[in-house]
Amino acid sequence: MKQSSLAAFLGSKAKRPAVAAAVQASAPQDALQQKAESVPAKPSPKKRVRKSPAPEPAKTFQAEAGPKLKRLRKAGDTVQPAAPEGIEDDMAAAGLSGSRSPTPEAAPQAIASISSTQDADHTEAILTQAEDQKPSSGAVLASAVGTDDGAATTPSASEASETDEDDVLEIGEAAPKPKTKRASKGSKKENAAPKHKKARLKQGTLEGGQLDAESDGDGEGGKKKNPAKRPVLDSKVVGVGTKSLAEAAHHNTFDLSTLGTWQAGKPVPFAFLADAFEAIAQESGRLVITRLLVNAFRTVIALTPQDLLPVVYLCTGQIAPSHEGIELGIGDAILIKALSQATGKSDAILKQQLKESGDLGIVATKARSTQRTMFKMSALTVPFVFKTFRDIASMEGHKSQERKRELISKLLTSSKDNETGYIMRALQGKLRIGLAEQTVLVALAHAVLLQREVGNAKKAVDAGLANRLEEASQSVKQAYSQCPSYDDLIGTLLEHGLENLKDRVHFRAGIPVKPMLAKPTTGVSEVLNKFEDIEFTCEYKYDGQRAQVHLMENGKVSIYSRNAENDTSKFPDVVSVLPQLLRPGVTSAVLDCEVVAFDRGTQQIRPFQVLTTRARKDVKLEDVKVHVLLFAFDCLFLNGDVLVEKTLTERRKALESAIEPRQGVLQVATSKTSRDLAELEVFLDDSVAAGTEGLIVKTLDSTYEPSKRSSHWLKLKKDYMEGAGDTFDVVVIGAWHGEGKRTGVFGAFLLAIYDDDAEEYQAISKIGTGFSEVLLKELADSLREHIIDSPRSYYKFGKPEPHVWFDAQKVWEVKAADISISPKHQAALGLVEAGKGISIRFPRLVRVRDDKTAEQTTSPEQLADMYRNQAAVNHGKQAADD
DNA sequence: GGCCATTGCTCC
DNA sequence: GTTCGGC
DNA sequence: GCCGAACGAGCAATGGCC
Repeated sequence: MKQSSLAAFLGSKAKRPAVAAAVQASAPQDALQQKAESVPAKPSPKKRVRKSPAPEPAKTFQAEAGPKLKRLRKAGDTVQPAAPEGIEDDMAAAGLSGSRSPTPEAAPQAIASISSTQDADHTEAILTQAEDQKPSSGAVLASAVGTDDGAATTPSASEASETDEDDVLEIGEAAPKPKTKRASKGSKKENAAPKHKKARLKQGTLEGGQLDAESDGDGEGGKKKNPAKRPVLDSKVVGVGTKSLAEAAHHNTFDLSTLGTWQAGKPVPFAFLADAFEAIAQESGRLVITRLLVNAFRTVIALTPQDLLPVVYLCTGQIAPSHEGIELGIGDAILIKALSQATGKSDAILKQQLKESGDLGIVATKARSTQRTMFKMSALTVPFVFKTFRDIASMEGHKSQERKRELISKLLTSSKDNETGYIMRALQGKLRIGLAEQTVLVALAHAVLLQREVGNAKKAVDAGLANRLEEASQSVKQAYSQCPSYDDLIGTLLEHGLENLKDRVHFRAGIPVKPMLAKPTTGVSEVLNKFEDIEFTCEYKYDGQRAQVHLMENGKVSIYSRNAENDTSKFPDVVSVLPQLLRPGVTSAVLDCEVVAFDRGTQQIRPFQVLTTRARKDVKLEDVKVHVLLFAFDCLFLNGDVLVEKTLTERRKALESAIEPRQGVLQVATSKTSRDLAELEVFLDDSVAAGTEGLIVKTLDSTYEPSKRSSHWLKLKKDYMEGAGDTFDVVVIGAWHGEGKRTGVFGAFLLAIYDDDAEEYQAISKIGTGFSEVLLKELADSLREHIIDSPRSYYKFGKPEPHVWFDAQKVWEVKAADISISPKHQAALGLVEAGKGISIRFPRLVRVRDDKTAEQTTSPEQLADMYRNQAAVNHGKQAADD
């Protein structure tokens, strides 16, 4: 039987005793479950005792491990499924025993019931897997927390149980916080958890080489376990730092025999992926996370390369390239219903648990762990899970929600241990384990390079390796930026490796490029600082939506949104007119544009809010009501030539040569090249007066860097500047419980203004950004005393309603980019438009104002005046009045 | 057919 | 879209 | 500086329900 220790994910050669997987799904949740069900929603002031059940943002499902885990880890000296004594009982208690090791006789039915799509091979694999190959999540724990002498480095049993039994849990504290550093606070309990964390990190160092160990040049974790000497790092390698070099040294510790938990050619067990996620969730350093993922990818490449694509998709929370428009079409509401169907627990209870735990994954894990399964289920495989996701995405029409729910429910009942939570999170499209696209691309590059160069063998790491790894990352990132499709990228990587990747996966007309983005800056002086000796130019930042227009040689036109969604059918007007605006001899082009709403009568740009009222799908030319004007500002492709690696100066020339601008239809963005501070400030004011959001400042010699929020483009908006932009004084009247890293504190607040005449508080906006973690914690505490059971009769608000209502007391100053007419919020109701209130765009907290009373907020009249003075509105209005 | 909740998309 | 925080 | 993960308003489309 294979050692299935996932310590190997970390590159450690040490074989680690694995703890039975049931550990994590069974025992700990029982405790948690109890708590969850006996505890009302937090932060209720009355419930000082036991107010916050499962507060730490559990990035991993391991966080729930309680005292039993400790015990089991001690006992778990053998590799499962030969479960050590004691575990069986726990599993039985959790209703999981039946699902652990399906017997060959019992399983086929279950498999058949799951899917008719899995072939015989898969079925067989499922069975063997389930019997003896299931890597255990416990092993992950062992790898990250426990050790041979685990007792010394893991939280003591007493500590753990103390946490468990403590009646006065502070918000956010029962479980060790996996990732972010906890808000500093001095309570006794608060101290316990960091200790745990520290211990874990320390162990991590021993395991696989933690960052600090690497950077100091010698703390190499492998000291004991990994005697392989780090290569000399002083060689002259271009473009890579010591960290990368040190990191490269880890790659010869990859051990397929430890990681490969299934037979070559068989489908990748979903459990393998879940365990990899679990391992990643416990880390916060990017290098370590990347290495974990690299090792997982290498294993897949070595054993079942055809599953690499679904593995990668599941890692990114995607199910298809965005331009293909394939979407799951499910959200929390359907997921909760599916979970309810799968577990028999009521929606209400599950919703309540979501409020408390802040994570549907945890809710699902918990719900499953106490569930008794009727059948022995076959183990899930990655291709099966992925195919089910695609099936869900393909459903539409009558009863489609019910059918989706059915599939999800089946997935959930087929999942076990840590799989459940990750299925749930994958369906939500956010794994929240500190892993996203950029990291996946790097890991992919490394994995392919290493498998090609070294294969499964261990090889001394030469000094050039770090360099080649870095080059590989760049090349893969570039390829993906220019052709954002994992289908293309991975197909090519598997077939040809990294060689000539640039020539195989590259820009193609008809496939959207990741758009180049700009960074926020706080003022003209910051711009001048950043671009001290560099030539730059400024363009108006129009308030519309990004559009990448592809004009192809065959005459076809495609339009993509900023997120690479295909928006072609939304803009039939653009599709029909644009080919006429190409200069003679132009056969193909890709233009980067901003689309704004445009009033043809008055020849004026209209506000963003007008643009959003356009129909979205299958629009017919004759049905277009809101006309648009395109401001082109870049040209990425012209007559068969890819221009992204040309300078902006050259691309602008190409743009000019490509199109024949037409007033009110297609124009080139207004720009100015100057480095005079005063002149720039005037240009900025002009831009605002013209109804735009401000300026985009660009260096002239820079290439087009897709998807990077590059410092070659800077965003200059009035509302970024200190003392400029609209601010409002508002009072807090409600709040919502936070999710994820905001579990245990409020995640968002409902703000209101006071109407003196009506003597009422009118909701103006929700707010959820601008808060430090410390402040959120303080607010959770300080607002508690203002909680009221139900909203005052003199509160006017829309839906959805907050989880918690407050007595109007606390006044905050908030900033916003714009004021909008709101169908939802009640502020200044009817003052600017009958039956409608006012809200604000991009609200964020500036500061708490202890010097103001609840009745000293911005007034409805002030708000209405501000709206009427708003440049964009005024601009349109003036025009309309002509 | 109208109303509602949900979802995904735009601002990124 | 804005912002915070870890590395 | 990069990356990820919290959170905003508000629109149209979708599907369920009456």
